[in-house]
Amino acid sequence: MEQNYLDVKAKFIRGFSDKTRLQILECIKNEEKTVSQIVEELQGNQSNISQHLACLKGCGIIVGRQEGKYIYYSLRNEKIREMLELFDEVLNQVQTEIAQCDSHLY
Amino acid sequence: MEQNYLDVKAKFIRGFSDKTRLQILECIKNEEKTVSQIVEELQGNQSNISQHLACLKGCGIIVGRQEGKYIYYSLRNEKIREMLELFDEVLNQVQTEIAQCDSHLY
DNA sequence: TAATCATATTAGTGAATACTGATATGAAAT
DNA sequence: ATTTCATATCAGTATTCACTAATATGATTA
Repeated sequence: MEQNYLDVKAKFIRGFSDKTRLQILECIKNEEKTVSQIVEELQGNQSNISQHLACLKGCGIIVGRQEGKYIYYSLRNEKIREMLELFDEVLNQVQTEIAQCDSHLY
Repeated sequence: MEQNYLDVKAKFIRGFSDKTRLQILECIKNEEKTVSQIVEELQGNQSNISQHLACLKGCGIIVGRQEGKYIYYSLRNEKIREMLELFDEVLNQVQTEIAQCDSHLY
């Protein structure tokens, strides 16, 4: 396993590891949206959202398509959607396991 | 989508988003290992590795099992292994797409 | 019981990252 | 051509995070 590959992989995954970015991804999960739509839906700061979009784009997680003065962002591909779903699945399973484990303490 | 859930989800994913932690996960992917085995294989600092193990454990990604003075760490379950594999799969696909896209510039 | 070994925790530091407000770019409308 | 609108970028600050060295805990061995 190359040292460098793990750096790239870590950076890629870090794209998903922030609340605001997860909100953005949820927001555009099913349909492309413009920056202003996203800003409004998340009640966020334009600059902040824009920077997170740049991050997600840089990680290869989303793509942007310009149409006039608007830029529409969407998930890069189906695999990304699968990832998002697997996150939920795995997290739920883990939380269930932990909950069961906790209950043994009583 | 609850605000709080996204925080938990982000924290969970952040567990995977560091090179050292990815190295640890690779290291114990196929068999449980003790802390000292991991430290040696990664040529790492004991304190540092220990803190990363605590992080991974706190995220619910790995579990530890004590046997005498040793603690054996392993992936929590099969789903986690699946996640690791999906990361590679998706990242490779993204990189391929980006490479193809770049080639259009010439 | 004392010494040793494996692991965890703490404190301190530096680097990376998220956020905000202000400004810049570039496209569309007037 | 000027103004307006959508988005990006920049500069500064605060927070989070990874790392190291030192110390603590807790189990085993002598």
